Amino acid sequence: MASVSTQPQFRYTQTPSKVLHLRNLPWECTEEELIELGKPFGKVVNTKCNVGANRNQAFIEFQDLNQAIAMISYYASSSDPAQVRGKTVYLQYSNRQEIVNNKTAADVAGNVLLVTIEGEDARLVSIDVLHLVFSAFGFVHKITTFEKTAGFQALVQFSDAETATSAKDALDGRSIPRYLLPEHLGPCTLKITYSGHSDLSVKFQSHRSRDYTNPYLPVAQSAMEGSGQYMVGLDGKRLEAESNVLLASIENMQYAVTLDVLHMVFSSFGPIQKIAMFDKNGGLQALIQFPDVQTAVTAKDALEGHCIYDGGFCKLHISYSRHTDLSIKVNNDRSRDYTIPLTPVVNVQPSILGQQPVHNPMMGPPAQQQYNPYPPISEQGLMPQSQPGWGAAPSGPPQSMPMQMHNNVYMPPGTMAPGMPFPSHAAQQPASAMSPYGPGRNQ
DNA sequence: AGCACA
Repeated sequence: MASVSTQPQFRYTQTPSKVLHLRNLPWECTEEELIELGKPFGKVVNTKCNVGANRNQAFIEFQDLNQAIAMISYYASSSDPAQVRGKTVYLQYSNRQEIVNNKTAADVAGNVLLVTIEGEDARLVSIDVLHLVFSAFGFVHKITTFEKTAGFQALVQFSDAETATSAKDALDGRSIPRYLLPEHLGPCTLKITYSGHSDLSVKFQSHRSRDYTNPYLPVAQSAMEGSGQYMVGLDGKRLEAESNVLLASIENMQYAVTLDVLHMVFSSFGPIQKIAMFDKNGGLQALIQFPDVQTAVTAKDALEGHCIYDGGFCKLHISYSRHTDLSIKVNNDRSRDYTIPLTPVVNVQPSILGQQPVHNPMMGPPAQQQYNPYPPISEQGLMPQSQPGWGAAPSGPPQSMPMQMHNNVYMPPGTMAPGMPFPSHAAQQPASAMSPYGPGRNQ
């Protein structure tokens, strides 16, 4: 007899198994809900949820084969489909005969969570924001962050598994509230499992790790280097994928750095399409979009580590953004789309740019630019005619910048970062802390 | 919406 095994895997032709494969499950689906679903048909002896790349599949195993058959045949002829919380669940016999429960660390409730931050801008999420988000559920002892193939991840340590579980249940699959992120970051979604760790080892307070139980822990050099997200270099970590969009952060910003200043500096290397500035950890950052990658590479190589102003002021740190095209919603003093013809009077006068041949790093070999090679923008050179927006910036008195990020670093547990809208007592109210995350499920 | 493994 001819084999029928070449037929597609229609559920009716599959060989029965007491293990059923479920798909299209909602994110929040729990083992309990799977048991509820199967209970009418028999005894569920084992389950496995959060299976698959999207973790929206599961298996349930019945005690007896005919119980599984009962469930399949019921829903095969039922007019209303199997549902979990109103979401239709698709069932079929599994191609395995039993659930192998490799109870991994991710399945065992513990006090440390493994958090994967997903999204284009995931790695721009600061450890402070993570701290804030998770502090809503209880005292966060320690956080470490790292990059793996899975992306940008963090380990978040709570006192106990119960607290960790409440945070996991509330945050898994949700996005970090936009108001906690710089406005130009895309959505950042949290995927959370348990970690096998019970106590993280944090040797330094740094951009990648914090121990909130020990505010006197030494501070890593890398944490002193400004407000960077560019955890490049000092940590030996390189997350550089070349892009036509540069992320510039400005260290030691004693003078105001305006959109026009940035445009002036970066346009030495080619036409600038868009600039978006935003505050990050009390410092200033900007995304600068060139038409092509090569121009951006040139600008980055020439400008990285150099100061806009003499005396070590406004030192630029530049990395590649993961953006390729910035979305500028409005032209103002923080963001501008130079590709729109009707931009209100931007000082992109070519004549001015053309007047600074000496200042164009492209003109000289970067090789010999070892020591602060980026020509400081002199007051004279930068202030031709009347230029709106420039005002008193370069020549004015150094402003005391609210570089409070470091205070933040040493802040005792439970304290609130200045300007953060999250209530510090939210720890007692996990329910209210959930609201900002909204429905956030199913896409 | 189509089969798991830290």
